[in-house]
Amino acid sequence: MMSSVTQDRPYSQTLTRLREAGLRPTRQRLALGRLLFDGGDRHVTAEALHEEAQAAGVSVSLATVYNTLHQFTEAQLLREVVVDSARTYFDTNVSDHHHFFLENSGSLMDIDGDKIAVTGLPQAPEGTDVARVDVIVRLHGAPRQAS
Amino acid sequence: MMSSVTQDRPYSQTLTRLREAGLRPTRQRLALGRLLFDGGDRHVTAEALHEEAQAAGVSVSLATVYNTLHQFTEAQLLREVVVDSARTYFDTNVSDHHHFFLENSGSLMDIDGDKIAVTGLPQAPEGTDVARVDVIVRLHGAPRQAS
DNA sequence: TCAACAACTTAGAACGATTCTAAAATTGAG
DNA sequence: CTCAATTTTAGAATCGTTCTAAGTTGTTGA
Ligand SMILES: [Mn+2]
Ligand SMILES: [Mn+2]
Ligand SMILES: [Zn+2]
Ligand SMILES: [Zn+2]
Repeated sequence: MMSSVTQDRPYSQTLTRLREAGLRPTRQRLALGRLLFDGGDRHVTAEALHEEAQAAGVSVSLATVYNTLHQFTEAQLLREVVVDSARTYFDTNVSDHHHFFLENSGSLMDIDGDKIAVTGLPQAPEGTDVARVDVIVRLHGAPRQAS
Repeated sequence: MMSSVTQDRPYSQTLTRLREAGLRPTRQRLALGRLLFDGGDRHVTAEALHEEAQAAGVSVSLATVYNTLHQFTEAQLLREVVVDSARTYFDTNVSDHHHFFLENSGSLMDIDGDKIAVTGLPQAPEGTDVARVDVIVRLHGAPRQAS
């Protein structure tokens, strides 16, 4: 059955992605790639990914985590999400989409790009191109409802 | 004529705003308030406002610029705009609106809140409130057009 | 008017995220 | 294997921002 290709070889998939991006499949990049891309879409900070790697027994420096996240971003395997001026989030979902941002916990949730429509946008100023439209829905924890 | 009230006394207006916010009208706050609120809407960084104050001959420390920007924000005289993880922008336009962000120059331009509509937003997750919806239109300088 | 106290300002240290440096380790070609 | 190019890394450096603690200023009420 075809599941052996789509599910059973995440390692090989990361290997392939790195090769296609022209990045040498080093131990560090393979490990970080697997943490990032095996399983569903993720939003991580460098610090969080570093801790996760440590916890998984992967020895990798914070500098390498930063280098790798930037290289993956250049290679379009990741994109950056700017929601908080204190930290940079990297997103494994590189398709067109938007975000809920829970300001309390600092967590991000995807909103499908084709669920949302932004209408009435004025024309971009003379001499500029629209590179991207970001919609960020900032959420606060709701007060506990009176039951 | 009534223009004497609405136009000729920006100093007094800032004075009044500070009083209403419960902030002592110190030399520094008055000067920064006038730089910020006299004239149209503005988007400033702490560093930029500090330089502007120096250039205007106002002696004020960077710490005070930061303190003042945060106090004005708490008092709803300003709001923060998150577009760049490297710096914090403060916005004198506190009405509901969105932004063009010119990534090349780091400059912001307002988009009226009632020009834009965001439709199809999924319901906020259980237990959360929508605090704000931000639309950021990221712009790049366009290639020089072939003439 | 002015003492007294709270509020405010400030220099400089501290902080935290990120980037840089330059030396050691690893990778892949041949 | 050998060797050059690439990658990793510890630790220093950077940069925006916040903190600390000491001096200054604004307000108030006798
Ligand atoms: Mn970056
Ligand atoms: Mn802040
Ligand atoms: Zn996302
Ligand atoms: Zn604005």
